[in-house]
Amino acid sequence: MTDAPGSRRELHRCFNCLNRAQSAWCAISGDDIAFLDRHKLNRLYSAGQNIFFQGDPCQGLFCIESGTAAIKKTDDQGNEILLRLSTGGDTLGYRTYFAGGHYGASAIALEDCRVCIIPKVSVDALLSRNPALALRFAQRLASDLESAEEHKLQASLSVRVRISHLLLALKERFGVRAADGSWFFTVPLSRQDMAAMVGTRPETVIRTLSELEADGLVSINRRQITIPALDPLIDATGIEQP
Amino acid sequence: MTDAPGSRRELHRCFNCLNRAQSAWCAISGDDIAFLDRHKLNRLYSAGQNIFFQGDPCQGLFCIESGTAAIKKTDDQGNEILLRLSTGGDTLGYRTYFAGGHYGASAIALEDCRVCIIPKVSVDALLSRNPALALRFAQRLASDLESAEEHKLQASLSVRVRISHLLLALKERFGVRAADGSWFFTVPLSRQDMAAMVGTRPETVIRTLSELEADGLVSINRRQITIPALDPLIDATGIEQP
DNA sequence: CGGGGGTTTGAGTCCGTTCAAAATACGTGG
DNA sequence: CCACGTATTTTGAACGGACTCAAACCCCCG
Repeated sequence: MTDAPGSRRELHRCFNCLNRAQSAWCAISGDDIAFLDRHKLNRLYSAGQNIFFQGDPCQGLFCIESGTAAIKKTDDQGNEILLRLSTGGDTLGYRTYFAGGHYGASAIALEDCRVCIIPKVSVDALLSRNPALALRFAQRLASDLESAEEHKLQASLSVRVRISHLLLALKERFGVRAADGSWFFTVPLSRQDMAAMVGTRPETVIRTLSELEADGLVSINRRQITIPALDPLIDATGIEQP
Repeated sequence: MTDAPGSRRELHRCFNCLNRAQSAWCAISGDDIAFLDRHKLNRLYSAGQNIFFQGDPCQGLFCIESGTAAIKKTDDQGNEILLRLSTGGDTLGYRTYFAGGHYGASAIALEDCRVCIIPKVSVDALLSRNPALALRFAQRLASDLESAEEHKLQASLSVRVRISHLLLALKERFGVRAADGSWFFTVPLSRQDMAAMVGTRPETVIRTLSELEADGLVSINRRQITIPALDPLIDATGIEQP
């Protein structure tokens, strides 16, 4: 049952997981980490695969070790929105775990993703023996709710402002800062995805993006984005003059 | 320190609170209810008064005993949205309690409201000695997040659909069903408030409302609303034919 | 090299906004 | 109880941003 150091399984031990410090799990004890290790599954999802499906019953929690996933929600008329992106260290599925019922959205791997799956019963066990964990997830849920409500307020703003916001948010997650202060990143998103993130259509995303490019705020090539300077783009998210 | 039965203070004891069964507090023990009773404050807010302000630091939790309050969020450009209505039995302020920081929205009494205020430190104490309570609030937060995400999907629908949804939701909360199957209610909301709930302008609300009235789906007189039959209105929230 | 999906551009239309004015309800003081 | 002033509600007309539909373009991959 013990793995040789450096073996494949050894690499995917929660204890070694670099993401643990910033995840919701940072507070649990050594014993519980061992428990987690015994009961979790580790899976690889290739780009395009579903990690879970909207409408499925809750299977447990999903902890992303590496890769990027999109959380997408669809209604019966076929409208689709992209609620958020999840990357390494993010835990998925806890909303449904706590509220009960079925997943309200699907998780889809945008790149190859390595994911740990923690079965529902194991989460139950961890939670009952570790009250601080519930508090930790309550904080997480509260902060998700905060950004959801923040997002609602932005819905009334113009597409240009919303896309500027999006670019700055993507920069936070994927961007690298060059020596001259400019930012560069590659997004794992199609135009359709970006449209679903800001609540508009792909055509409008394109038009707005090239408009921003024409104004010199960003430079765009396929999925590669450069922001030469932050301030002008931040200004674009502010007051719009008539 | 003991109050005569029937005294004013006696009437506002948590133990007697009719809302307790359906509130987040339903699970706590008798001792803890007594604790709650000793440490809570009971206040009356008249219509128009703020219960708390967006930007204020978290003072604790607010438990509405009677009356209706609006949770409103404003950005620095002056845009205002009405996130939700809270009525008797609802607890307010727990999002901020768990996430920390400052209130992300204001709570404003739309009618006279009687409210219990539970100071932060008392909530801390209750939570630490009662792990099930944290779980209870996690469920609440998860369910709030669910409806927030559900609401996001609706943002892309037409105003007519969104207002039809709103009317049906208001019916759930305020409506009374007549013998002939029709529903009647008075909303504590101005047109401005309704506009802020569906993310549009008062003028558009009015036009849509009178459009629905012309189609015989509802009948409206100031703040009094009659829904003669539910089904046609439910249909109006569904697929729109081109 | 030849599909095929994603991307880009174009033109027309419509829904909702904006600005403005009229009508109606409401509170206040005479 | 009525007159008045103010705020809210309602109606009107014009504008504009984003959507729709459609065609052209361009990568990527077989």
